[in-house]
Amino acid sequence: MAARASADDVEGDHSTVADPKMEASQHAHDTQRHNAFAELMKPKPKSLSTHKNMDSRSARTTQHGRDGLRPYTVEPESFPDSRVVHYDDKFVVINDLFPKATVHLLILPRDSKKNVLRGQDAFEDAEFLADCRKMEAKVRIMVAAELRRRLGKYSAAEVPHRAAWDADPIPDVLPPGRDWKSEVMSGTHANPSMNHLHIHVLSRDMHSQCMKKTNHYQSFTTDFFIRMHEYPLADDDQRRDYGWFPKEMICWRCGKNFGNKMAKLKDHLEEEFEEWKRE
Amino acid sequence: MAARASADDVEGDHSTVADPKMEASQHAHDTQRHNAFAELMKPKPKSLSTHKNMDSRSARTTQHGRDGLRPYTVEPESFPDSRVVHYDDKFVVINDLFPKATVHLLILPRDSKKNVLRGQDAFEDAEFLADCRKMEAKVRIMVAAELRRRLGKYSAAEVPHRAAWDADPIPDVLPPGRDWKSEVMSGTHANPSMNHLHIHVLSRDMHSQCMKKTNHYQSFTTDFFIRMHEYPLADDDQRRDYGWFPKEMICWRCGKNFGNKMAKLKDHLEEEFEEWKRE
DNA sequence: TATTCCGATAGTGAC
DNA sequence: GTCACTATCGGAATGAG
Repeated sequence: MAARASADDVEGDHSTVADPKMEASQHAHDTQRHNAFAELMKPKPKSLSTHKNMDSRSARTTQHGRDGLRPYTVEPESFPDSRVVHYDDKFVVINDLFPKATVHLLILPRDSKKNVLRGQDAFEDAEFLADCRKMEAKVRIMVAAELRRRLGKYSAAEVPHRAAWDADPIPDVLPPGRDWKSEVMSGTHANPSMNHLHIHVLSRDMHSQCMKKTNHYQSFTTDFFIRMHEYPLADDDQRRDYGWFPKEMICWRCGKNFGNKMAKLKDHLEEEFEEWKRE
Repeated sequence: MAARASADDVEGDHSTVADPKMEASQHAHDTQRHNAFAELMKPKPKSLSTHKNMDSRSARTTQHGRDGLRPYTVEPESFPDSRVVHYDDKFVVINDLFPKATVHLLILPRDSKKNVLRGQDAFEDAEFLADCRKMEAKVRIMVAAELRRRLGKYSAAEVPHRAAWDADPIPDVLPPGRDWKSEVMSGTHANPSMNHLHIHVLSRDMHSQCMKKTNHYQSFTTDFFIRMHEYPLADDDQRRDYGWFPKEMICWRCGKNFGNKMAKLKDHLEEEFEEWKRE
C-alpha cells in the first residue's frame, strides 16, 4: 500500500454517525413520553441536495457526466485526502461521492485500455482480474477497519475486545471482536452508468442519506450487483446483457418485501441499521 | 335577479388583475432593457397552495369531499358575498373556489330531486332545462360584465367605448365596445367529480393559477365539456357515458398541440392571454 | 373529470 | 444501473381536539 493508505483517512462526506452532543440530546428526547400529534406533524428529515457539502475539486467531476470517474484515474493527486483514500500505478481508491452505505469505497483501475470496459469484459483477462482481486482484498480490510472505527462502540460483539484494550496491562492477545469483514461486499454493477470501471466495496447496511431511489437499492441487493468472486462470468451468464431490475425491494436483513415503497423501506432500513450495528 | 345580483360583486379569490400601483411599476420595468440572464434565472411564480387565502366558511366545504357543493344549495346565506354572487328560490350562483379562467362562476340548482343528477339526466326534463337556461342567460351577462370591468382597460376594441365614456358631454349612444359575451362559455362536465349539479359559466381564456393539471384543461376544451346549448342530449350521444380524455392538449386559441406537457402549455396560455385581452 | 399531499416515474442536461 | 432538476403520473385521504 502506498501513501495515504490508512483506514483512518476514510472519511465519508455524508457520515451518518451523529456527533456526541446530538446523540445525548436525542436520547433525552426518547425518554420523554411521545406526543402522538407532534410525532405525526414533525417534518420528515429533508432530502438535502447532496452536492452542497462537497470539496470543490470533487464537485467538479460531476460536470463530466458519465465520465466523472476519469479525473480520479488520471490525476488522483489533485484530490483531497478525504476523497482519494489510496493510489498507486495501477489503482485509485476513492470514497464514493454518493455513498449508498455507511462505508462505500470505489476501486478505479487506471489502465485506460481496461477501465473503459464493463466488468463482464474487463475481467475476462485473468491477469487483470488477479490484480484487481489483490487490491480488493486490501480494500475490504480497509472498509472493515473503518466500520470498526465508526460502529465498534455500539457493537455487543466488540465488548470483550474493548475491555481488553482498556485493561492495564493490555493483554498480549486481544479477543477478536466483531468480524466486520463479513459485513463487507464487493462487486460491479451489471449495467453501470459511469463509463469507467469501478469496483464497489461497501458495507452491506444500505444505510445512507444518498440511498434515495429504488434503483439505488436494487443495484446492490439483486443479482445486478455482480460480486467479485463471481468473475470471470460464465459464457451463458444472463447478466452479460442485463435487462431490468426486479421491481420489488426486499430488506437485505429481514427479507421483508417493500414493493416499490422506497419511503417505507428507508424508514425500515433506519431501524435495521440500529439493530445491525448493535450486533 | 335578487339580492346581491350585481356584477360588481363578482370577486374572484384568485384575481389575476394586479392593483393599479403594481401595474404602473410593471410598466416602468417593461420599458427597461431586459437582462436576459436575470430573465432566465428568475424564479417561476410559485404554485401557491390555493386553500390558504380562502374565507373560512368556503374552506369548510372542501371537507365534504364530493358533497362540497351541497352547503351552498342549502344555506347560501351563510357564505360571504365574495363567494355567493346570487341566490333565489331555485338557484345559487357562486364563484368557483378554484376558478379555471379569469372569470368562472357556477350555477347550482337548489332542487334536491334534480341536483343529484348529472346534466345528461337532469336536463331531460324540459321545464327544468328551461329554468336553467334562463338563469344561464343572466349569468353569462354577469360574466361578460365582469370581463369588461377587469380587462376592458387592455382591450383595443374598447377604445371608442372608453373615449365616449370619458367625453363631455357623454354621448346619448355609446359605441358598443368589445363583445365580451362571445368570450363566455357555459356547460357541464360529462363526468363530474362533485355530486351536485353545477353549470360552469366561464371566460374561455383558461388563464388561472388554479389551471394546473391536464384534466383541468381537457375538461373545458374537449367535448367532455357539454355546452348548455347541446342539451337535451341525443339518445345516442356518446357522452352519456364518457370514457377517457384525449391525451393531447390543444391550445384553444391557436390550435397548437402540446401533448401532455402542461408546464409548456401554461407558459403558452400566459402569452395567449396577454394577446387575447388586448384584442 | 373537487383538491392536496406524497411518492413513483420519466426525461433532460451536465459534457 | 452517475446526479439533479423538473414535471408528469398515480394513489389515498378528505387530516387533532
